[in-house]
Amino acid sequence: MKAVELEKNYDPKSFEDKLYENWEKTGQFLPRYKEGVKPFVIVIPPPNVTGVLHMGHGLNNSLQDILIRYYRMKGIPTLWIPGTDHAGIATQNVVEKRLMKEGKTKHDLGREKFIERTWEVKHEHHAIITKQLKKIGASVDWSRERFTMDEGLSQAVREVFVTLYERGLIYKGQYLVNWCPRCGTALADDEVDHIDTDGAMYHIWYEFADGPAPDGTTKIEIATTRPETLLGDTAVAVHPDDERYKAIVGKKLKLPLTDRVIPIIADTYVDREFGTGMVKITPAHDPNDWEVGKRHNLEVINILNPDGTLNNNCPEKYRGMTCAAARELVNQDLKDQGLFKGEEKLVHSVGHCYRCKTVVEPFLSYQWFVKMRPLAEKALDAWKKGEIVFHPQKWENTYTHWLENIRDWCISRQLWWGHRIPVWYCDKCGEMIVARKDPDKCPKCGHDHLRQDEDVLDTWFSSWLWPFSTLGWPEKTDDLKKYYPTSTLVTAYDIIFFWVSRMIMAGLEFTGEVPFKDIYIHGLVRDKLGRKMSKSLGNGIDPLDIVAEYGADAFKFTLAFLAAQGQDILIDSETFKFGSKFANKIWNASRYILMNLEGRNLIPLKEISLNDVDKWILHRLNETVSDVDKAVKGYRFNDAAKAMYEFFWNDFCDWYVEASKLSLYSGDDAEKDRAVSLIIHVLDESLRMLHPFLSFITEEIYQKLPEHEESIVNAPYPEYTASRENPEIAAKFAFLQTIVSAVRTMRSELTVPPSKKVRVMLKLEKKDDFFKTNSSLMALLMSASGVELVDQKPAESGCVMVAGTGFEAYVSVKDVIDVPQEIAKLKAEIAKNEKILEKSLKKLENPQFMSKAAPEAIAKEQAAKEELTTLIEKKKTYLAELS
RNA sequence: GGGGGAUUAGCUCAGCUGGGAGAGCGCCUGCCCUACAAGCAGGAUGUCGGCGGUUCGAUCCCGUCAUCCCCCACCA
Repeated sequence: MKAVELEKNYDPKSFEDKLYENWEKTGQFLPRYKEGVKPFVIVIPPPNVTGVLHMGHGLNNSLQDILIRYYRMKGIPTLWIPGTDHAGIATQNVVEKRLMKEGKTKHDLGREKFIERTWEVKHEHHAIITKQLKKIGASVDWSRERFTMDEGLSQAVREVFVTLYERGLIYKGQYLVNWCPRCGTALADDEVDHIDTDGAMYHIWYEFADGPAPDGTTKIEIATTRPETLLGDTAVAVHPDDERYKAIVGKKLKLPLTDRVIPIIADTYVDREFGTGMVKITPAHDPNDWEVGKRHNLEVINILNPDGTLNNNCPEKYRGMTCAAARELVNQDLKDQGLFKGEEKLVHSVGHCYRCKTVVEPFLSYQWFVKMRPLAEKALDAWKKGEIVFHPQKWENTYTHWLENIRDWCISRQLWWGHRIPVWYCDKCGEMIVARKDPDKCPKCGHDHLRQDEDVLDTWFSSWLWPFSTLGWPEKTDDLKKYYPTSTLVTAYDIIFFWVSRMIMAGLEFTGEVPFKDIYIHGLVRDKLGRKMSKSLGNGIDPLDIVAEYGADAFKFTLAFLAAQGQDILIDSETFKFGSKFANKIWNASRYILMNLEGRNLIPLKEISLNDVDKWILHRLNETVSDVDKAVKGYRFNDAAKAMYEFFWNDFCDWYVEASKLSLYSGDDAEKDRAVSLIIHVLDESLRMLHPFLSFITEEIYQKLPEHEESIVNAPYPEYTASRENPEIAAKFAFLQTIVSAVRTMRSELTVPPSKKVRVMLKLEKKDDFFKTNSSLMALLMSASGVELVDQKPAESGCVMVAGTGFEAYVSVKDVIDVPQEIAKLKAEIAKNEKILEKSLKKLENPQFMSKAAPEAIAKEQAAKEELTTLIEKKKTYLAELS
C-alpha cells in the first residue's frame, strides 16, 4: 500500500467549498426515510431577510448542524429544513432607508413598486444568507427550502386567519395600540422596548370651572411627564376613598390652554400615595386612562396624526407640531398663564419601537386581534402533560408566566411588506368578507367593487406556523405525514415569547399536536465585554470572516465547546484559534498515520491481535463515544466537545500515537502491518465521532482512508461496545502514565534534555508482567535507553529516585545530579505529603467521621493514609542515603 | 415591584446528583525528537464574592449581604 500524502499545512480553504458542493450534489443531506423509524427533524429558525447572518445565527445553526449530523450518522432519517423570514417591519425599514437616500418616500413609488423593491432586498440578502449557511457547513436540505411569503406558506397564513375568524378567535376592534410614528404602524406589546430615558415631571395647575372647592381652594395640582397630552384630557381622577378629595368629586375643571371643561371623577385606578393623588385622564393616549375612560364613559379625544404630530383636535397653534415641540410650547404657555407650578428631572422608562427605536405613542385605532386566552390554555396543558420539554428547564417559568398573563395579540400592521389581511369590504353595502380565496363580488349585494383591507399581518403571524407550513400544511402532504411533528427546536431565549410559545399554540390549534418536543434554548453571543453584538456598537463579528481566517470547523467546534447550558457566550475573533488549533492537531495526527501506510498490508480489524496499549485506547474511545452520546442527548454540547477534545488530543495523540512509534519505527514488518491497521481503524472511528463537530476536516481525511464509504456524512456513528470495556487495562495504563510522568518531571527539573537517553530501574511494590511487557514502551515515552525491572534499590551511585504510590524509579543521571538541590526538593515533597497525611489521620481519628461517613469515603481515606505513609517512608529513606 | 442568572488561576470560562478544584489563552523552564513550534515535555498561580447555617465533611445544599447582568410588569 502507498502512503497517502496530506499537505504539510492544514488549509481549510483548500477543501471546504469543494466538499460542501459535493455533499449537495450527491444528496447527502436528503432524508433517507425508513418506514417505522421515527425521523429526527429540525426546522431552522428562519433568519430575517433584512440582514445577513451574525454570530448568534452562527451559534444557532452550528448547534442544529451538530444534532442533525449526529442523528443522521446514527442511521435515523434526518431532515433539516432551511428557510427565511420576510420580517415585515424590519425589511420595509431597510427599503425605506434606501429610498430616503434617493430622496424618495414609499408613497412616491406606490404600493406595487415598493413591494417590488422589497423583493429585490429579499433576494440580495437571501443570496448572502444561503452562502453563509453553506460556508459554515449547515447540512440542510436545500430542496425543501421555504420563505414565509412563499405561495404555500401564504396559503397557510390565509387558512389560519380565516379559521381563527370562524372560530371567533380573531376580531377587529378599536383599541389603544402601541404606535410607531416613524414606521406608521401598530406594534404588538412585545415589540415595544422600554428604555430608561431622561425626562421631567411637570406640575400644572387646573382651575375649577364651577367655583372654589368647599375648603376655598380654586385650583388643583396635577403632575404629568407628558404635558402636551393635556390637550386630550377628558377628566381628572381621584381615588374614591381618598378623604382629601371626596368633596370635590363631580366638580368641573377648566382644562388649560383649551376652552374645554372636564369633570373630576373617582376611580380606584388612582394611587393615593403617588404625587398629589390626582391624575389627568387622557383616554386616547394612555392605556390605563383608556380603561378608566371606558368605565366612566368619557369622551375620547385623539390629538395625534399617524405621523406623531398634533392634529386638528388641538387648538390651532399646536397643530402639526411634533410632541416634543408641542411640549415646549405647552409648558411656555402654561407659564405665561401662571398655571405652571414647576418641574423636576427624572428618569423614567419610555416605550420605543423595537425596530427603529422611535418613541412609541399609545394611539387609538382599529386593529385586528387574536384572542389568545383559549390558545394559551392549550399550550399550558401541553406543557403540564410533558409534551414539551425545555432544555435547560429554567425557561419553563418564562414560558408559563407569559402564557398565564397573556394578552390579545394585535396582528395588523400598517405596512406594505407582508401578508395582506384576507378581508374585503364592499363599497356598496359595506359588507365585510373574510375569505380563503379572493372574492370577486359581494356575497350580500353582488356588487363587484370590493376593497381589500389595506393592512398586512404581523410577521409572527406567518412564523408561528413555520413547523408545519414548511412541510406543506394545509395540504395533507407526504412530508407532513412523515416529518411532523418535528423533534427539536433550537433557539435563543430572546424569542421565547415572540415565537416559541406561539408556535406551540398554533401547532396545537391547527394540527392538534405540539410542533416539537424538545426546546433547546442556547445563550446569546456577546463580545468580550458582555455586550450584545450589534451594528450600532460595531462589535459584531461576521461568521464569514471567521470561516475565512480559521475555517468552518474551527468556527463550529469553538462555539460548541463554549456552549455551556444556559450561558451566554463571550467571544472575539481570537477565540476561534482554539478550534483552529484542534483542527490542526487532527490534521497532523492523520498526516502521520497516513504517511505510515507506505509499504503496509492492512489486516482486517477482527484479525488484529491487540496489545495492551491498543486495548487501552479502544477502552478510552469507547468511553468517549458513550460520554458524547449522553452529552448530545442532553444538549450538553460543551461536554461532548470537551470529551472528544480530551480523547483525541490527550489520549490518542499524546500517548497512543507516541506509543505507535515503537511499532511503526521498528524493523518488524508484521508488527508494522498490525499497528498501522489498528491505528487507521482508531483514526477512522475518531473521525466519524468528530464529524458532527468538525465536519469538513473529518470528511477530507476520511476520503483518504484506505477504506471508506461514499461520504462520512452518512457513515455510521461509532457505537458504544461493551466488549471494549477494559477497566483493568485502563487502570494499569493509568499507573504506567503516572510512572512515565514522574520520570519526565524529574528529568525536566534536572534539565536532562530528551536527547540524553538515561537508564531507568523500576521497583514495583506489586510485581506485574504488564510492566515487563511494556518496558520498551515506557522507555520510549521517558526517552530512556531502557527500563529495567528490579527488586531492590540498585547499588550503583548517581541514581535519582523518584517515588510514587506503588513504585520507585531510579534514574541514572550521574553527571547531572545536584545533591543539595535534590535534598531540598525531597524535603519539600515530604513536607507536602506529611501535611496531607495529617489531614487524613485527623479524619480517621474523628469518631463522627468514622460513624457517619459513607463506607466508601472511609475506605478511600484509609487507603490514602497507607499510601502516603509508605511514600513518605520511601522518601525519607532516600533522603537519609543522599545526606 | 416580580422572576432569573452571574461572582472559581492574570484573562475567558468548565466543574452532572456535596469527599483535597480543572481547560484554553497568557506566564516560566527545557526541547526544531523524521505528524504537528498553531508543536512536545515539565512548572507556577486560586481565603472557589463576604458572613452565617445544615453536615463527620461545603466551590457544590439553605439563609443573608454585596457587586454585576438579563427578563417581565409598572412608573399620572
